[in-house]
Amino acid sequence: MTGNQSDAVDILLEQWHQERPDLDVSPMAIIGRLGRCTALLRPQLDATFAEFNLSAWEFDVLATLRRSGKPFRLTPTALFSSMMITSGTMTHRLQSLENRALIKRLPNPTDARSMLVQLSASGLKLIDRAVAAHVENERRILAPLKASSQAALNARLTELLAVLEELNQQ
Amino acid sequence: MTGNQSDAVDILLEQWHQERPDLDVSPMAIIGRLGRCTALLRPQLDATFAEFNLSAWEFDVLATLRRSGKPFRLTPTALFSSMMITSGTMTHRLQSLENRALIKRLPNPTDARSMLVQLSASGLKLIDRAVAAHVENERRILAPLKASSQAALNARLTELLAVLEELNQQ
DNA sequence: CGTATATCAGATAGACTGACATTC
DNA sequence: CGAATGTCAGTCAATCTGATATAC
Repeated sequence: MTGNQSDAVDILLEQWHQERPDLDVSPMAIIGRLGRCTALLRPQLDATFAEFNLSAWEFDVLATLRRSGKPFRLTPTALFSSMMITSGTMTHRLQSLENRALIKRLPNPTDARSMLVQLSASGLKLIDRAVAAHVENERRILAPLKASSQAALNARLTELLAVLEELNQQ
Repeated sequence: MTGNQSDAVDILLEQWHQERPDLDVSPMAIIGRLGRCTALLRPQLDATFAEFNLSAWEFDVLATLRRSGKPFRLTPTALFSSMMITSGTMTHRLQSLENRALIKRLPNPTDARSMLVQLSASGLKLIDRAVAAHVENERRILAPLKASSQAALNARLTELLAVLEELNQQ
């Protein structure tokens, strides 16, 4: 019979229950599993990025430009604001991507303080292939879950995300 | 009416749908929300750790020793193996915790190659307080979700975790 | 002898801070 | 003038790698 084994988080909960019976550690189940899922997911996703010589953050920048639509241009401020990093970090990222000729930096005609970051032709080609592989990879990872399980998981994560967005903007 | 707003991931899905109608990007919903939940969760958890002058990895090491039970002792190898980090990284972590007198390093009587890392009295006191605050913090974060939602989320994350554990050990 | 344990020095990748010039 | 934009130099915390000594 499968599906009844305890996982790493069950063991952790049991240990805490033994050691600190005064605490109700049940919230650790959700948050512990969330963290562990993310940790196990990372190398699975990175492997696909690596096939395109991309790291996760490189993929993120290129994908953000790509999904913004033609002409695949955003300001550095728009980019770093949507990614929870500082402007200095974004400058560093853009230098690296520009050195690889995946993006170009253009002057912003409507604001001389500002720049426009744009996907280069090769950057566009690369991210279009990488995104297709990435979403296929995600599909492969989730495939063992039944469609109904996936739908339920997505619905519950949507609820949790709403709670967390609320918490983090207050 | 609340609960029908689209979140950041819905917008991302919609952008991809516009730009790449050839791709079925639905797997991005689950994996995107998972990543975003984890990202928003981090500062919420770190804030509580910081109240005890701990970072997340410091909390992890101390909590792992604590929940292993009396006498709160593990070898460095046991510690780094359970945490997906290298031995050199663990050496560095332990030095830092030893400098703060939160742990001690004892010779291992049954194996002279080995060491035993043990919580100090002050380390034990600290982690016992920090764990209580941490689990309370987790409870606060999840509180807006109904008990039935939490149970469903936990059940689905358990399924996903099993899939990911399977993938990562093959 | 070959393997396991822990440590160390050095390198690395990624991020942040604070100062700055420029422009609005 | 005060605020916003992007860049830069310098720093930092955390990690890994590879070499090493010791003991199994």
